[in-house]
Amino acid sequence: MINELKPFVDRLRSSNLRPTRQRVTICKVLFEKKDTFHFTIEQLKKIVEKNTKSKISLATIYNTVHAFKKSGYLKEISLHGNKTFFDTNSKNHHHFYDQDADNLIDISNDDIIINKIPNVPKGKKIKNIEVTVKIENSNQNQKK
Amino acid sequence: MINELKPFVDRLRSSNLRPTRQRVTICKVLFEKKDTFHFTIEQLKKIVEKNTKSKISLATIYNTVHAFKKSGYLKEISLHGNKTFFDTNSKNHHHFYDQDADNLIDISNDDIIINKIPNVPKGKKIKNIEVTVKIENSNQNQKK
DNA sequence: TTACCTGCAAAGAGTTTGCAGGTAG
DNA sequence: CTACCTGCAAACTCTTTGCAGGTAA
Repeated sequence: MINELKPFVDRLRSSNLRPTRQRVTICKVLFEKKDTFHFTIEQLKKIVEKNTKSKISLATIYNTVHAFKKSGYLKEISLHGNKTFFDTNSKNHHHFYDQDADNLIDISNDDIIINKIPNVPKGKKIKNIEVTVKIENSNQNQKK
Repeated sequence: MINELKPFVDRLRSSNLRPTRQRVTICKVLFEKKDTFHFTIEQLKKIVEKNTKSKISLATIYNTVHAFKKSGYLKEISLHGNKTFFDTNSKNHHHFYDQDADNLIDISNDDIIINKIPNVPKGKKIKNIEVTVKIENSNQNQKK
Protein backbone atom coordinates (compact mmCIF):
# COMPACT_ATOMS: atom_id res chain seq x y z
CA MET A 1 0.00 0.00 0.00
CA ILE A 2 3.00 2.28 0.42
CA ASN A 3 3.14 3.10 -3.22
CA GLU A 4 0.24 1.55 -5.01
CA LEU A 5 0.36 4.25 -7.62
CA LYS A 6 3.95 3.72 -8.65
CA PRO A 7 3.15 1.46 -11.60
CA PHE A 8 0.88 4.13 -13.03
CA VAL A 9 3.43 6.87 -12.47
CA ASP A 10 6.05 4.74 -14.17
CA ARG A 11 3.76 3.95 -17.03
CA LEU A 12 3.08 7.60 -17.58
CA ARG A 13 6.72 8.58 -17.36
CA SER A 14 7.73 5.96 -19.86
CA SER A 15 5.42 7.63 -22.34
CA ASN A 16 6.73 11.09 -21.56
CA LEU A 17 3.55 12.03 -19.81
CA ARG A 18 3.86 13.87 -16.55
CA PRO A 19 2.14 11.99 -13.78
CA THR A 20 -0.39 14.61 -12.86
CA ARG A 21 -3.12 13.91 -10.37
CA GLN A 22 -5.69 13.62 -13.14
CA ARG A 23 -3.69 11.22 -15.27
CA VAL A 24 -2.77 8.98 -12.38
CA THR A 25 -6.42 8.83 -11.36
CA ILE A 26 -7.50 7.88 -14.85
CA CYS A 27 -4.75 5.27 -15.05
CA LYS A 28 -5.92 3.79 -11.81
CA VAL A 29 -9.48 3.48 -13.02
CA LEU A 30 -8.42 2.02 -16.34
CA PHE A 31 -5.61 -0.34 -15.48
CA GLU A 32 -6.07 -1.36 -11.89
CA LYS A 33 -8.54 -4.07 -12.64
CA LYS A 34 -7.47 -7.34 -14.14
CA ASP A 35 -10.34 -7.50 -16.60
CA THR A 36 -10.22 -5.43 -19.73
CA PHE A 37 -13.07 -3.08 -20.08
CA HIS A 38 -14.79 -1.00 -22.68
CA PHE A 39 -15.96 2.53 -22.28
CA THR A 40 -16.89 5.77 -23.90
CA ILE A 41 -15.34 9.06 -22.86
CA GLU A 42 -18.54 10.08 -21.15
CA GLN A 43 -18.68 6.85 -19.16
CA LEU A 44 -15.05 7.17 -18.15
CA LYS A 45 -15.64 10.68 -16.90
CA LYS A 46 -18.48 9.51 -14.69
CA ILE A 47 -16.52 6.59 -13.30
CA VAL A 48 -13.47 8.68 -12.58
CA GLU A 49 -15.47 11.36 -10.85
CA LYS A 50 -17.38 8.84 -8.80
CA ASN A 51 -14.17 7.16 -7.71
CA THR A 52 -12.46 10.34 -6.71
CA LYS A 53 -15.26 12.65 -5.70
CA SER A 54 -13.53 15.36 -7.69
CA LYS A 55 -14.24 16.73 -11.12
CA ILE A 56 -11.95 16.32 -14.07
CA SER A 57 -12.66 18.37 -17.12
CA LEU A 58 -13.87 16.70 -20.26
CA ALA A 59 -10.97 18.13 -22.22
CA THR A 60 -8.51 16.48 -19.87
CA ILE A 61 -10.23 13.15 -20.26
CA TYR A 62 -10.04 13.46 -24.01
CA ASN A 63 -6.42 14.51 -23.90
CA THR A 64 -5.49 11.67 -21.62
CA VAL A 65 -7.38 8.99 -23.46
CA HIS A 66 -5.84 10.06 -26.73
CA ALA A 67 -2.39 10.15 -25.19
CA PHE A 68 -2.95 6.63 -23.85
CA LYS A 69 -4.15 5.50 -27.21
CA LYS A 70 -1.06 6.93 -28.86
CA SER A 71 1.07 5.16 -26.30
CA GLY A 72 -0.68 1.90 -27.09
CA TYR A 73 -2.47 1.47 -23.77
CA LEU A 74 -5.91 1.80 -25.25
CA LYS A 75 -7.49 0.67 -28.46
CA GLU A 76 -10.26 2.48 -30.25
CA ILE A 77 -13.08 0.21 -31.29
CA SER A 78 -14.94 0.11 -34.56
CA LEU A 79 -18.64 0.13 -34.07
CA HIS A 80 -21.89 1.24 -35.50
CA GLY A 81 -23.20 4.60 -34.55
CA ASN A 82 -21.43 7.68 -33.41
CA LYS A 83 -20.15 6.49 -30.11
CA THR A 84 -16.45 5.97 -29.87
CA PHE A 85 -15.55 3.07 -27.63
CA PHE A 86 -12.15 2.44 -26.14
CA ASP A 87 -10.80 -0.82 -24.86
CA THR A 88 -8.13 -1.40 -22.23
CA ASN A 89 -7.20 -4.52 -24.14
CA SER A 90 -4.90 -3.02 -26.73
CA LYS A 91 -3.84 -6.29 -28.32
CA ASN A 92 -5.38 -7.41 -31.57
CA HIS A 93 -8.61 -9.15 -30.74
CA HIS A 94 -12.25 -9.43 -31.66
CA HIS A 95 -15.59 -8.62 -30.06
CA PHE A 96 -19.05 -9.74 -29.39
CA TYR A 97 -21.31 -6.76 -29.66
CA ASP A 98 -24.52 -7.23 -27.76
CA GLN A 99 -27.01 -5.03 -29.53
CA ASP A 100 -29.66 -5.30 -26.88
CA ALA A 101 -27.36 -4.24 -24.08
CA ASP A 102 -25.15 -1.96 -26.20
CA ASN A 103 -22.25 -3.82 -24.68
CA LEU A 104 -18.93 -5.24 -25.86
CA ILE A 105 -17.25 -8.49 -24.87
CA ASP A 106 -13.69 -9.35 -25.82
CA ILE A 107 -12.88 -12.40 -27.91
CA SER A 108 -9.28 -13.48 -27.88
CA ASN A 109 -7.50 -13.58 -31.19
CA ASP A 110 -7.08 -17.32 -30.73
CA ASP A 111 -10.77 -17.99 -30.40
CA ILE A 112 -11.58 -17.07 -33.96
CA ILE A 113 -9.87 -18.79 -36.84
CA ILE A 114 -10.29 -17.52 -40.35
CA ASN A 115 -9.44 -19.96 -43.08
CA LYS A 116 -10.08 -18.10 -46.25
CA ILE A 117 -9.24 -14.52 -47.08
CA PRO A 118 -9.61 -12.91 -50.47
CA ASN A 119 -6.66 -11.41 -52.26
CA VAL A 120 -5.64 -8.02 -51.05
CA PRO A 121 -5.79 -5.23 -53.64
CA LYS A 122 -2.53 -4.57 -55.46
CA GLY A 123 -0.07 -2.41 -53.57
CA LYS A 124 -1.79 -2.99 -50.27
CA LYS A 125 -1.07 -5.24 -47.36
CA ILE A 126 -3.17 -6.41 -44.45
CA LYS A 127 -2.74 -4.40 -41.32
CA ASN A 128 -5.13 -6.34 -39.14
CA ILE A 129 -8.40 -8.20 -39.16
CA GLU A 130 -11.23 -7.37 -36.84
CA VAL A 131 -14.25 -9.54 -36.38
CA THR A 132 -17.41 -8.28 -34.77
CA VAL A 133 -19.92 -10.93 -33.83
CA LYS A 134 -23.25 -9.23 -33.31
CA ILE A 135 -25.43 -11.01 -30.84
CA GLU A 136 -28.93 -10.48 -29.53
CA ASN A 137 -31.27 -12.02 -27.00
CA SER A 138 -32.10 -15.52 -28.13
CA ASN A 139 -35.72 -15.28 -27.03
CA GLN A 140 -36.24 -12.34 -29.31
CA ASN A 141 -39.04 -12.20 -31.86
CA GLN A 142 -38.05 -13.24 -35.34
CA LYS A 143 -38.94 -10.11 -37.21
CA LYS A 144 -38.89 -6.60 -35.92
CA MET B 1 -35.74 4.98 -72.15
CA ILE B 2 -39.45 5.69 -72.00
CA ASN B 3 -39.66 5.00 -68.35
CA GLU B 4 -36.22 4.49 -66.99
CA LEU B 5 -37.33 5.71 -63.63
CA LYS B 6 -40.14 3.22 -63.15
CA PRO B 7 -38.10 0.71 -61.14
CA PHE B 8 -37.19 3.42 -58.68
CA VAL B 9 -40.74 4.68 -58.42
CA ASP B 10 -41.93 1.13 -57.82
CA ARG B 11 -39.27 0.53 -55.25
CA LEU B 12 -40.30 3.64 -53.37
CA ARG B 13 -43.98 2.81 -53.54
CA SER B 14 -43.43 -0.66 -52.24
CA SER B 15 -41.92 0.88 -49.15
CA ASN B 16 -44.75 3.36 -48.72
CA LEU B 17 -42.55 6.22 -49.76
CA ARG B 18 -43.97 8.73 -52.17
CA PRO B 19 -41.84 8.96 -55.27
CA THR B 20 -40.90 12.59 -54.97
CA ARG B 21 -38.42 14.19 -57.31
CA GLN B 22 -35.76 14.14 -54.61
CA ARG B 23 -36.21 10.52 -53.66
CA VAL B 24 -36.25 9.29 -57.22
CA THR B 25 -33.07 11.21 -57.91
CA ILE B 26 -31.36 9.71 -54.91
CA CYS B 27 -32.57 6.25 -55.90
CA LYS B 28 -31.14 6.73 -59.33
CA VAL B 29 -27.75 7.73 -58.02
CA LEU B 30 -27.69 4.86 -55.55
CA PHE B 31 -29.16 1.95 -57.43
CA GLU B 32 -28.64 2.61 -61.11
CA LYS B 33 -25.11 1.31 -61.17
CA LYS B 34 -24.37 -2.36 -61.04
CA ASP B 35 -21.54 -2.02 -58.56
CA THR B 36 -22.30 -1.53 -54.92
CA PHE B 37 -20.88 1.59 -53.50
CA HIS B 38 -20.06 3.14 -50.19
CA PHE B 39 -20.72 6.68 -49.20
CA THR B 40 -21.24 9.16 -46.43
CA ILE B 41 -24.23 11.47 -46.35
CA GLU B 42 -22.05 14.41 -47.31
CA GLN B 43 -20.63 12.55 -50.29
CA LEU B 44 -24.06 11.47 -51.44
CA LYS B 45 -25.29 15.04 -51.31
CA LYS B 46 -22.44 16.20 -53.53
CA ILE B 47 -22.94 13.40 -56.02
CA VAL B 48 -26.68 13.93 -56.21
CA GLU B 49 -26.31 17.65 -56.70
CA LYS B 50 -23.67 17.22 -59.35
CA ASN B 51 -25.83 14.73 -61.24
CA THR B 52 -28.90 16.87 -61.18
CA LYS B 53 -27.59 20.41 -61.04
CA SER B 54 -30.17 21.10 -58.38
CA LYS B 55 -29.85 21.34 -54.66
CA ILE B 56 -31.39 18.90 -52.25
CA SER B 57 -31.42 19.81 -48.61
CA LEU B 58 -29.29 17.90 -46.19
CA ALA B 59 -32.32 17.02 -44.10
CA THR B 60 -33.96 15.36 -47.07
CA ILE B 61 -30.86 13.33 -47.77
CA TYR B 62 -30.80 12.17 -44.18
CA ASN B 63 -34.50 11.36 -44.22
CA THR B 64 -34.24 9.44 -47.42
CA VAL B 65 -31.14 7.49 -46.52
CA HIS B 66 -32.68 6.49 -43.23
CA ALA B 67 -35.91 5.50 -44.92
CA PHE B 68 -33.93 3.38 -47.38
CA LYS B 69 -32.01 1.81 -44.58
CA LYS B 70 -35.23 0.96 -42.79
CA SER B 71 -36.53 -0.58 -45.99
CA GLY B 72 -33.40 -2.68 -46.28
CA TYR B 73 -31.97 -1.00 -49.37
CA LEU B 74 -28.94 0.33 -47.56
CA LYS B 75 -26.71 -0.99 -44.86
CA GLU B 76 -24.94 1.11 -42.30
CA ILE B 77 -21.31 0.22 -41.92
CA SER B 78 -19.29 -0.20 -38.75
CA LEU B 79 -16.14 1.81 -38.83
CA HIS B 80 -13.74 3.76 -36.76
CA GLY B 81 -14.28 7.42 -36.32
CA ASN B 82 -17.35 9.50 -36.48
CA LYS B 83 -18.22 9.13 -40.09
CA THR B 84 -21.21 7.00 -40.85
CA PHE B 85 -20.83 5.03 -44.04
CA PHE B 86 -23.66 3.45 -45.96
CA ASP B 87 -23.45 0.64 -48.44
CA THR B 88 -25.78 -0.12 -51.32
CA ASN B 89 -24.95 -3.78 -50.77
CA SER B 90 -27.40 -4.60 -48.03
CA LYS B 91 -26.61 -8.30 -47.86
CA ASN B 92 -24.37 -9.64 -45.15
CA HIS B 93 -20.82 -9.20 -46.26
CA HIS B 94 -17.40 -8.02 -45.19
CA HIS B 95 -15.03 -5.21 -46.05
CA PHE B 96 -11.53 -4.20 -46.74
CA TYR B 97 -10.97 -0.84 -45.19
CA ASP B 98 -8.13 1.03 -46.80
CA GLN B 99 -6.85 3.32 -44.11
CA ASP B 100 -4.66 5.36 -46.40
CA ALA B 101 -7.44 6.11 -48.84
CA ASP B 102 -10.26 6.08 -46.26
CA ASN B 103 -12.04 3.78 -48.62
CA LEU B 104 -14.15 0.62 -48.38
CA ILE B 105 -14.16 -2.42 -50.63
CA ASP B 106 -16.76 -5.16 -50.41
CA ILE B 107 -15.82 -8.73 -49.68
CA SER B 108 -18.45 -11.30 -50.45
CA ASN B 109 -19.62 -13.45 -47.58
CA ASP B 110 -18.25 -16.47 -49.44
CA ASP B 111 -14.74 -15.10 -49.65
CA ILE B 112 -14.10 -15.30 -45.95
CA ILE B 113 -14.48 -18.55 -44.10
CA ILE B 114 -14.38 -18.61 -40.34
CA ASN B 115 -13.67 -21.98 -38.79
CA LYS B 116 -13.72 -21.36 -35.11
CA ILE B 117 -16.09 -19.23 -33.12
CA PRO B 118 -16.21 -18.99 -29.35
CA ASN B 119 -19.33 -19.86 -27.42
CA VAL B 120 -21.95 -17.19 -27.40
CA PRO B 121 -22.90 -15.84 -23.97
CA LYS B 122 -25.88 -17.55 -22.36
CA GLY B 123 -29.25 -16.35 -23.55
CA LYS B 124 -27.80 -14.75 -26.66
CA LYS B 125 -27.64 -15.81 -30.26
CA ILE B 126 -25.53 -14.67 -33.16
CA LYS B 127 -27.16 -12.11 -35.36
CA ASN B 128 -24.37 -11.72 -37.84
CA ILE B 129 -20.61 -11.65 -38.18
CA GLU B 130 -18.76 -8.78 -39.75
CA VAL B 131 -15.14 -8.90 -40.66
CA THR B 132 -13.14 -5.79 -41.39
CA VAL B 133 -9.77 -6.35 -42.99
CA LYS B 134 -7.73 -3.22 -42.52
CA ILE B 135 -5.23 -2.68 -45.26
CA GLU B 136 -2.57 -0.10 -45.93
CA ASN B 137 -0.04 0.73 -48.60
CA SER B 138 2.49 -2.08 -48.78
CA ASN B 139 5.44 0.25 -49.34
CA GLN B 140 4.70 2.01 -46.09
CA ASN B 141 7.33 2.51 -43.42
CA GLN B 142 7.29 -0.05 -40.65
CA LYS B 143 6.78 2.20 -37.69
CA LYS B 144 4.96 5.46 -37.58
C1' DT C 1 12.01 28.83 -14.31
C1' DT C 2 10.30 26.52 -18.09
C1' DA C 3 7.78 23.39 -20.44
C1' DC C 4 3.91 21.02 -19.96
C1' DC C 5 -0.88 20.37 -18.22
C1' DT C 6 -5.70 21.54 -16.77
C1' DG C 7 -10.12 23.60 -17.02
C1' DC C 8 -13.18 26.46 -19.13
C1' DA C 9 -15.61 28.13 -22.82
C1' DA C 10 -16.00 28.64 -27.55
C1' DA C 11 -15.86 26.51 -31.89
C1' DG C 12 -16.47 22.53 -35.15
C1' DA C 13 -18.38 18.51 -37.31
C1' DG C 14 -22.06 15.50 -37.98
C1' DT C 15 -26.84 14.63 -37.20
C1' DT C 16 -31.64 15.49 -35.80
C1' DT C 17 -35.80 18.19 -35.21
C1' DG C 18 -39.65 21.71 -35.62
C1' DC C 19 -42.26 23.90 -38.55
C1' DA C 20 -44.07 26.61 -42.58
C1' DG C 21 -44.89 26.00 -47.12
C1' DG C 22 -45.15 22.65 -51.09
C1' DT C 23 -46.68 18.36 -53.51
C1' DA C 24 -48.53 13.55 -54.51
C1' DG C 25 -52.58 11.02 -54.61
C1' DC D 1 -58.35 18.15 -49.87
C1' DT D 2 -55.32 15.66 -46.92
C1' DA D 3 -51.45 13.38 -45.63
C1' DC D 4 -47.03 13.36 -46.49
C1' DC D 5 -42.62 15.60 -47.89
C1' DT D 6 -39.04 19.29 -48.40
C1' DG D 7 -36.07 22.94 -47.04
C1' DC D 8 -34.43 25.89 -43.76
C1' DA D 9 -32.69 27.05 -39.47
C1' DA D 10 -32.17 26.00 -34.89
C1' DA D 11 -30.86 22.62 -31.69
C1' DC D 12 -28.14 18.69 -30.16
C1' DT D 13 -24.33 15.57 -29.37
C1' DC D 14 -19.76 14.51 -29.51
C1' DT D 15 -15.17 16.14 -30.05
C1' DT D 16 -11.50 19.54 -30.63
C1' DT D 17 -9.19 23.91 -29.84
C1' DG D 18 -7.43 28.38 -27.76
C1' DC D 19 -5.87 30.28 -23.99
C1' DA D 20 -5.14 31.87 -19.13
C1' DG D 21 -3.74 30.15 -15.02
C1' DG D 22 -1.59 26.13 -12.54
C1' DT D 23 1.94 22.48 -11.76
C1' DA D 24 5.95 19.07 -12.30
C1' DA D 25 10.71 18.89 -12.67
